[in-house]
Amino acid sequence: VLLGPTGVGKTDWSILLAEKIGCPILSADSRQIYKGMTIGTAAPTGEQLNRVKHYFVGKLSPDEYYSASLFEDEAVEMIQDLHKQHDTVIMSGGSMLYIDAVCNGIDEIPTVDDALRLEIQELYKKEGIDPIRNQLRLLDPEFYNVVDLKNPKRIIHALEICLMSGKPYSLLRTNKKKPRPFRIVKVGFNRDRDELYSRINQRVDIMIQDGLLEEARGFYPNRQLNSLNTVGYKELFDYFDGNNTLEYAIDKIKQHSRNYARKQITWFKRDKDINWINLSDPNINVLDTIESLL
RNA sequence: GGUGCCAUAGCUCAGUCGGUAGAGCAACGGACUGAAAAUCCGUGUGUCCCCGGUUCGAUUCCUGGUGGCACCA
Repeated sequence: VLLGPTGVGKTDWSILLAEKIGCPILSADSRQIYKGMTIGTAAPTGEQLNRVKHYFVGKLSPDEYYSASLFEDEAVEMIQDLHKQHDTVIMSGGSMLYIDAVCNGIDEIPTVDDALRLEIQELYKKEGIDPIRNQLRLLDPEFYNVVDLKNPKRIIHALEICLMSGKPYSLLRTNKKKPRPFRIVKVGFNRDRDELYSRINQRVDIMIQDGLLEEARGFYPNRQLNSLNTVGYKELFDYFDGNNTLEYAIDKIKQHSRNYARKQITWFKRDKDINWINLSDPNINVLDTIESLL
């Protein structure tokens, strides 16, 4: 697994590594998985896709439902399949929960049907979080005591699961690590903060040059989709609305990308299995270092 | 050249009837188990422009600078 914050250089290095050891790449990226969001998510280019076989890039329409759990199922199956021909396969990406889902598994929880989801959404819009919180307290006091009571998504989701399954959500949360029939080696890429940030800023400027505006414009009518609640698009949608200038939108894309990178670093920091490589260090031989871990 | 206003956190600014200061944004830190590039939580980081004066004590009041803005020449 090659992981790290956005803009650190995962794509380039994963391709070099894949070419060297002759294996395909599974992308662990909750946004690059959608079709057409190529510039804004810095997805591998056509040229890069031709060099190395990639999976989970541009395979879904932006209006399709997807989740970390679906990724877990599909990716684990795919990895086992690919292992018939390859000793090693690379998973590369920055979506923390997706990587966790494949490496550790996530609990079996029923899929929430649309009607229920809408119903709770309506209740939330009309009456706020309080009635949802209260229902959760009745149905799952145990989870109520540990959940972040200020985080609507968590509370709503827990209630959805309670209603969907007829059981307390906390009963379904085992937090058990699932065994995998393959060995996992995690390599984390990082850079000095200043360098990472200036790479992110530059990359955004390049995205704009490459036509991010046109790409975003094409998605503008579908802006309400979850897949488009994404850095690089949502800021431009605001600009299209006339709420602010293009310059402001670009600054915000840079800023939100930097914030996202920081959040990724925070998440990855607590995973003690990660072998870190600082790409700012000019003396490091990246490919040899990774191969020595395999 | 003259007159007036302003100078406080990275930015925009508030404030202290004299007891060394606080908001928003940014920044930084953290949480995270089926929407995760999502969602949520926490933290003030400061020669209060400079020199001097008054004062037990000055970021605050006063003199003089410096810089910015406005108006008048």
